[in-house]
Amino acid sequence: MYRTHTCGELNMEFTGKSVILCGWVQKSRDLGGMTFVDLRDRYGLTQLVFNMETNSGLCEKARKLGREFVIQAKGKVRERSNKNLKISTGDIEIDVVELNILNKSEIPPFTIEEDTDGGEELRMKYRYLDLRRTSVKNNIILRHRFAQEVRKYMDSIGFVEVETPVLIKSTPEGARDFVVPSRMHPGTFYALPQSPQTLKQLLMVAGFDKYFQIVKCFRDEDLRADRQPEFSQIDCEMSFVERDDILETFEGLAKYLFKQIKGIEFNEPFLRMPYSEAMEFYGSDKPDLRFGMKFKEMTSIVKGHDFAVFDSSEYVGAICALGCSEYTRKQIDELTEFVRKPQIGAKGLVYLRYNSDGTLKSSVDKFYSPKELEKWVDAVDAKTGDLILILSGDKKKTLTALSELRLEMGTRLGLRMKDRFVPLWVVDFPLLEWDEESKRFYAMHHPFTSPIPEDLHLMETEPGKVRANAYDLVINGVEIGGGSIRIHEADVQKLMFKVLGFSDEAATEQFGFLLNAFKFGAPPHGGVAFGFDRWVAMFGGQDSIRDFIAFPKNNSGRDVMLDTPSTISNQQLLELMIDIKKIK
RNA sequence: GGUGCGGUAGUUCAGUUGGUUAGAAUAACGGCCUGUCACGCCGUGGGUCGCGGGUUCGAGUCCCGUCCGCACCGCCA
Repeated sequence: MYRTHTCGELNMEFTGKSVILCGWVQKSRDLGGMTFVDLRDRYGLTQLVFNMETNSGLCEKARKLGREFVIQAKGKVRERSNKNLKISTGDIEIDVVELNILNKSEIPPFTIEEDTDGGEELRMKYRYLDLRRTSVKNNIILRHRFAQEVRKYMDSIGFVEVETPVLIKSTPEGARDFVVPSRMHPGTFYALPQSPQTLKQLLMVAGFDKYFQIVKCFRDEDLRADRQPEFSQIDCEMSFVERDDILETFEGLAKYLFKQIKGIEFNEPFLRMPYSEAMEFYGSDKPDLRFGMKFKEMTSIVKGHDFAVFDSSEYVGAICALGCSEYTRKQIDELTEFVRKPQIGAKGLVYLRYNSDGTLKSSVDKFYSPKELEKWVDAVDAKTGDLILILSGDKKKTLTALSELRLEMGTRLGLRMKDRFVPLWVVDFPLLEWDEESKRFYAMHHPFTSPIPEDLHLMETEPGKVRANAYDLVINGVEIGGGSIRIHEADVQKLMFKVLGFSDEAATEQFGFLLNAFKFGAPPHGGVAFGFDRWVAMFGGQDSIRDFIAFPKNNSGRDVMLDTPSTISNQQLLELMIDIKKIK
């Protein structure tokens, strides 16, 4: 028997007991007469003691242990004379009588401690060592627990988990596909699923009226801290449901997860907000509602006072930063610089201080009398001590910039607490999005999203105005998931393809399998997919999903540990009939 | 495809206006030490300053190119 206990479970109750522990040497402290060794495994840390007086041979052996050696220690649990309150096993130690080195270790390239000295790249290259660190290990365990709870809840409400294939068909809409060449059919390719969208709809046709799956998805697009080329979704679909059935079902899941994993109970239903409102008042389809700072449109109030910047603007919008009237020149300059960054793209920032003595001071005093400025104060409902920040210009761009400024102010004012969660359903998304470059409409969600019935009549006349029966779950400004009621009637689907500029032939070529299936009694259905990695990362209190994935890719899509993507042999290329030189 | 920041000891970083032998901390190694838990003290070794080119009497430092990393924009139905 290798071990009787783990390094995390022993306490005062075990004193006097003989135990065998296995693990890695975290650190040893050689005091001359005695040596302490911290032994680590997945469960915790236990101190081993070796004493020169009682067993000099064994103590000499312990002195020679290096970091990360794998050892087995037999000994007796005893109470420490000096206790360590920082660890759960800090009351006891093991008086070792036998020590076996199971494997040596080279000196690790970075210290395997909570505050590691290792940089990102090094940690990724030696990810198996990084995973020994408590924080990363706990993230992976959190992910496991999260998955278990999802399965438990979904099973309890009658959902069936079905695995869908990973080698499927490439589709032109949406993200770029990862493709896999077929050896048996040279010149043809499988694609990895961007999501099992069409397959889960086929499962609805098949009669699996409540389906879910925790599933890997693949998108060949550039990465971000919260975006990996392969990631996991909690993919769900239901039949015989309307939008509210879906929202209620998955609000149930969300509440269950909040309770089980974060210990937070939501007694009220989640907020719901139409897309149009989210854009108008927060400049984003995923507003962070942990704080207010709603936009106030100022266009009509500020125009006509010879201030050319505002007079020539399509839209002028303001936010009110509570208690910021004391912001220094330097702080306001920083904000101006912030909104002028190319990623944000505002030309400048107008401010109005509502000083605590009731006076007003703005950057445009030249153009506006105090009386005029008071109208601004009233418009945004500012109180003394507040700071009003105003951006102007093209409407769409200004709303986006104002959204960034709002988030920045929220961060500066400490209003975006990691331990507070405000979930929100954003509903009534537009069905279509006009693309200037290709001069055509694209489905904002995907081409199987159904329009809201009362907007159906606009499909051919004003497609841009049609709202989709689609919804996103947003928590703290992060898009956690989204879905829609799907089209299940052949004529609506035909209309959709027509608006998207798909010929009948192209539609059949790309989606024939689905359209065909819909001929055989497709039930009304809809669903949702949640970003599993993002949700776990949010519960883990972090923005980056990388430390919640055991073996993630780096910024440029490489796995630096496996050193891939990499070339393949000529033999493999030959079998696949791929000539790399031809293309360039 | 673009923007910003970065690349110096095993690791994390400092390195002034271009100027003597490139430093600190930590890790490693050796010695001392019987209650440590960031143990302490003494000592030792450790450098392709990412790579290539240029300017200069002289380049870690300035210029050009390039590679790599991180964050972001585009992109991500």
